[in-house]
Amino acid sequence: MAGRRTDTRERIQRVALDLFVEQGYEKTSLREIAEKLGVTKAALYYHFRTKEDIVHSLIEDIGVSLDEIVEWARQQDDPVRAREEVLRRISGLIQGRFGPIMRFMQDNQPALKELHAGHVLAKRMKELFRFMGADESDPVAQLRARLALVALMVGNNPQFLDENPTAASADVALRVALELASPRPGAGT
Amino acid sequence: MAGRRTDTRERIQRVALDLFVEQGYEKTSLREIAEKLGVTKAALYYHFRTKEDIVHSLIEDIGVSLDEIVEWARQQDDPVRAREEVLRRISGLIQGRFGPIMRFMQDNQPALKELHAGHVLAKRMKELFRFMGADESDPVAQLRARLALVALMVGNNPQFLDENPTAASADVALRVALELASPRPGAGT
DNA sequence: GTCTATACTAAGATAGAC
DNA sequence: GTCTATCTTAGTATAGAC
Repeated sequence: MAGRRTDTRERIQRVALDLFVEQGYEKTSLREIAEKLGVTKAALYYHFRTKEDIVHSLIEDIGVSLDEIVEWARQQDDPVRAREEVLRRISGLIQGRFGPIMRFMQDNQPALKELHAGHVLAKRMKELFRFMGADESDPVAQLRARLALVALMVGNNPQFLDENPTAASADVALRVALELASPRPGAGT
Repeated sequence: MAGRRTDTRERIQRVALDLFVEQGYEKTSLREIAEKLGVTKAALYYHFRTKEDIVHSLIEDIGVSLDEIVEWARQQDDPVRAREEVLRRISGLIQGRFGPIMRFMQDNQPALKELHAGHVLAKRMKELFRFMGADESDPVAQLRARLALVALMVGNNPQFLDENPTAASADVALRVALELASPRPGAGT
């Protein structure tokens, strides 16, 4: 944000995100991050006030993006098309630079819940889930619509796949998601 | 297992599981568990050798159940029916006494991965996911089949719902799961 | 079977030198 | 901007009395 610059701040963010994704937020100590960077803990504290601050800087941008999507979705009046477009946009975020962060969010909610920034983010996600099912009165259809969003996350998480996520797996996930979100041709209610 | 009996051991398990589900494994300290029980930390150590041991005792039974399901599934030769039955059985576990434990597992994999018992459990789950998609050559159909399993977990997790999980939401989840796992009538490949 | 007291470790964080 | 040194707090775990 300011003027100085030696890219250390960004290196910290990169290394921290790697470790957070790999072994979880709580299991990752500042000592570990510092060692991997070849600096001391104190150096980290020059760039970030707290450990929480590092996370905050990591999820800041995606928070804004999600917010925009939620806002946009609210203003649409064709719910089916809106849902589809939401899925496409979220998929775009995942395939863009936010894939690892999304995985981090998904795997570490207990930790994130305790952090202010994480709490806000969780609320956004909850709004998104609510939006996805909002126009369905049938509970089955509602869960199906919400599951569409989950599909995108599953397609981005090696825990559920045979291999690491790729552009291909993200694409497959989007297909499944759109299918789930679209109205059933011959279904009940 | 032995003879003495003052049910303290079971009370520890109950309180620990409550706190683990509520605030996560890492965030829950032994001091906290002890306080809520009205005993001291040392008392916990009489009943369990370590914190990890408490978790181990909690997930022991469900590990056996999952193992049985995986074994059974392997021996079937009608893949469609086998998948359906797997879903029904998992749903049964969730609706039975394992609901909270399942949620705990789902929310705390980064922590569980580090524990031996959790690591074993994660492998079982991975085998289940692989089994669900094993007979599908089309990647889309494969992800759909795996998502069936996820649907059951989503139906058991308030994070994705409007309210706390109930028998009704579990039933809805099972419907959606079975639908996802059954072959498409008019689909490609 | 449970408690008091305490050891040990590692975490996050700060002060002040360079 | 990074270091050394240190503080504080909290965690898991143990020894030994009751």
